[in-house]
Amino acid sequence: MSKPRTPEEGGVETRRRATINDIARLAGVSKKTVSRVINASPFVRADTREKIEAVIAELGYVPDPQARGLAYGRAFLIGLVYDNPNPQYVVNMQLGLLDAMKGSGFELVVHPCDRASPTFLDDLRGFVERQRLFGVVLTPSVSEDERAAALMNEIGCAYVRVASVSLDKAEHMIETRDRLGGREAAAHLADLGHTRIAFVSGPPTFRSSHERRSGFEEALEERGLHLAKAYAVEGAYTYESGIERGRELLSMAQPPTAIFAGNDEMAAGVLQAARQLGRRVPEDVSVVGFDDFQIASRLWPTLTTVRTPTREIGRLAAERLMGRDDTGRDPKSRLPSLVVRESTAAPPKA
Amino acid sequence: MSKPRTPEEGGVETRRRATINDIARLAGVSKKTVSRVINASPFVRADTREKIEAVIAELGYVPDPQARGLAYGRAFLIGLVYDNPNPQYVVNMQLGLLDAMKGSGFELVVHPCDRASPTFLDDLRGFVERQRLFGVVLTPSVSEDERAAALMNEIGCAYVRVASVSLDKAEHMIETRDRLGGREAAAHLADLGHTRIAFVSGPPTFRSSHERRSGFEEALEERGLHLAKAYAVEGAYTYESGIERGRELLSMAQPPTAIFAGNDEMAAGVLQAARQLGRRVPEDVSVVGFDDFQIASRLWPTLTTVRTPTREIGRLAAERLMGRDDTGRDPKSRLPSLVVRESTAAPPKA
DNA sequence: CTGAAAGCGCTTACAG
DNA sequence: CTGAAAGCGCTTACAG
Repeated sequence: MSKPRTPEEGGVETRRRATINDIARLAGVSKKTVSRVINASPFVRADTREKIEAVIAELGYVPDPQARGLAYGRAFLIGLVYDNPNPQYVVNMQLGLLDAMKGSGFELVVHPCDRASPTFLDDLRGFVERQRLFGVVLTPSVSEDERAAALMNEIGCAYVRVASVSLDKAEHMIETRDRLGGREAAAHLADLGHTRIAFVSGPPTFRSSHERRSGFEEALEERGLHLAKAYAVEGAYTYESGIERGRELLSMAQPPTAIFAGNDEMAAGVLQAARQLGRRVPEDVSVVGFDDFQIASRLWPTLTTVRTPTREIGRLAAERLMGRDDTGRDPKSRLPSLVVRESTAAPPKA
Repeated sequence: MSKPRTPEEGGVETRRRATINDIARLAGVSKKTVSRVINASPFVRADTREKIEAVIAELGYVPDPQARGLAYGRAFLIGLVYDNPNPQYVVNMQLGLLDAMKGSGFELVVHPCDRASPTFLDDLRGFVERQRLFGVVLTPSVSEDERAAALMNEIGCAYVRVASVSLDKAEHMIETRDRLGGREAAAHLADLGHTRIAFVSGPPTFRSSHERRSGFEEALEERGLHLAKAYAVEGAYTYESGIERGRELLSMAQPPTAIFAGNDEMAAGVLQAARQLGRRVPEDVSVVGFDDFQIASRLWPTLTTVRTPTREIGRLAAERLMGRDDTGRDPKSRLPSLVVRESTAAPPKA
């Protein structure tokens, strides 16, 4: 353990960190006025403000978040609550949140959790209350848990829910609109000429499973196509379930010529199943995924998939929490979009 | 934004959170004595302690980390500083740190960074100083940057460096001993009967590149084998570099019958190169990776690789920082170990 | 638009 | 072993 060095033994850089009192004294004002400047209060005369800002810049003063938090009754910390098992999702979300928090004085604390745990809600409450978090970002599938949202309301903690569809007041929601991604997948496969099209859904406990499917089905119908009952099967968003369902679909008497998997993991499983059954992708069967995580471009063939802009979504979520305006941003950047790679082609000639 | 509810409008659960003063009053002692109990000071009579602990338990009192931090001069936050681009590594490390921090009152704040950025050191200093972090965990490759360690020493912040080999005083080091993993890979390939064995290293700027290689080479030599100059090539720990180097190695007049890639990403690239050149794995060529990240079991064939116990390493790092004893734990659990899957077999009959 | 007072909930010396 | 005082660096009412 590194022993903090005392001023006496210190190196060159031992000058005590400036406090609000130093700034007030040097600027010839009260600390309350300095506080107003820090907190961007409009009730400060322009010249007073400038003088104070000059001193702040000169001393490189940064208010102590610890002290600020204590007086303010709330820490300058934003919590990320997640249970998504995909590391790529988690890291992208963190990066997006940090993008927005950069230079804001806020810091990001992380809280992985398990909704199935009996202590799930108590742990969450402890996390938020103990640190008096400024706010939390809930991501799927925790974001879809009404108990978690109710808890945030009960303890008066600001929160934003990231989910595929609206589940709460607009101010609490960032919608990823997975339905649109499902539509894009359908359009792509229909355009290629497929008619025998299958869908492997995620588990029914995830909203995204439904959204991705209904967007897909809806867009097929609009093109005069139909998702046959036998071709709509239920997976679990896992690689293994992709193998299983893929094997079943491809072993049918009349197998589909295209399979839309609810996420990349399952798509990877479907590719594996095709390989095991000696089917070529995309010559015999086309495969589309959802997410565009790293695996998509590592697979063979590389995977056509629907990209979800997770980092951008994270940025929006943090801005919302910090009360920053998040309008005026290109709304397209936060929508799912199709990435065409090698795993899709026209259906085989019958 | 959720408006914090005031006591007046509150629900059932609005009782004010207990403070140290409440505990002191109810236990009939001074708050200083309560403070001693909170901080596990030995200078409290057993019966006094018990009485106080009873009151604490009854009110569900949790000391405010914010206030504690302000008085203590240091926040109860541990920072994770990383630049490893692999999400699986980052998430596993976070989980390990949190395993150890659970129930400790500490919280984890994350700081991704870029060593090549001109503001790298200033950003890091800002991160640590602004929040007065209790301590930080540095992971590769930041952990190998002497400037970062020097900065921590200068500002008196406790730190632990996770690296493949010792680079600092023992108290600051958690060694992952990648060299041993290299040895295991060599032993496995030698046992299978390979003699024409190649190695694709990571970039020379990573210590792990050297450690993995020298362990590998050393164990080969011990078995009377030799890593030929032409078979030792330099990659960049990326999928693309794995494809390139794999293609080159397999296009040689006398290609190797086994390739040890410095990490799973590059191994995935080597598999891809083999496929492109029409070589079967493992019939024509065996491939071994390093890390055992998720991709290893998703590849086809599934990848024989060296598992690194990242989560366990994270746990150790956090315990070290919090001043907890980390001996008495099975030391084997923190060592790299070989996982044999489908990508390795005996060399083809000449 | 600005300030003096009180307080946020703890801990660190300093006494005893 | 225990406590009264002072202070950590800010902000919230409350005045003016």
